[in-house]
Amino acid sequence: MPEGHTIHRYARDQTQLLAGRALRVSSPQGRFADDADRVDGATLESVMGYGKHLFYEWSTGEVGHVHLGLFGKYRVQETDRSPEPIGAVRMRLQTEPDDSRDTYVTVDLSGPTACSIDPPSVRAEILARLGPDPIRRGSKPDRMIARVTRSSRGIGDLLMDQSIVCGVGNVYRAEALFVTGIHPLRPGTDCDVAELEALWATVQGMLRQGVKHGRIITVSREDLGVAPNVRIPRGEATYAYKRDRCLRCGDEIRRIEIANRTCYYCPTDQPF
DNA sequence: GTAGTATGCTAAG
DNA sequence: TTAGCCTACTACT
Repeated sequence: MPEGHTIHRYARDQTQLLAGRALRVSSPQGRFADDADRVDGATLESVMGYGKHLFYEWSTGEVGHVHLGLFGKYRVQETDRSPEPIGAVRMRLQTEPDDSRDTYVTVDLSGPTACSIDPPSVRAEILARLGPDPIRRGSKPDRMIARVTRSSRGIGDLLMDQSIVCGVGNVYRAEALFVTGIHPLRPGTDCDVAELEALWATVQGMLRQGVKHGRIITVSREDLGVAPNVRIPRGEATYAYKRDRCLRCGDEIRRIEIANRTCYYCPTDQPF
């Protein structure tokens, strides 16, 4: 699940559900217990997404940091009673019933790579090493383009580098390069500015659509041949990613390992 | 039951 | 460059 769109979606939803309220913070699984104690009962001011990182601002002045890694997931429940944790819940955020609601809102986090309560300086350090996040309002491609055009590394490698542009993962890498018609092994120095501007706009559009839909859909309904009100099936929502054949031209999709992950591309639509 | 897979990243060698 | 880590879900036996 988690590329940048997932993180921003969580930030939006959890701000809506939890911000401005005093929360019970705990760690049913135990590994977050000491940190949880420090903010238990504090008010959550806001939840902010940046790239693949989530930051929780607490009224204590401390900042919660969550990175989902490959496996991290949230489960949100609204229930009459406090629910039993399902699976290995590292962090639980829970409202108390009050005048405006008579139910518990419970947000359970399992499987994250990072989950901690830190001074604000830790967030500053993390943000300092991230490239621009196309989902965020006012973000600009300048820094990304400058880095890419100076690098001999392949664009498929550069796109996964969170210090160059953040929030892009393996699915959006494949899909954005497909839509812009760029071969993933093309060196950054061989990409021109107009192409990279188009790539930025594509990535930005895809990620923002992802936030809106709550899932990755990069294909147009026309290309897929699906009516407007029909749900796009799982495995059908991409042009090249995890496909055997290119949705556009039918050519065989190639798979190569780039930056530790399988990169999918169409040799016909993405010439070197 | 068991194996295999996954949209990530870091630290060790 | 590789191993390791974090967990849930699916497709098989």
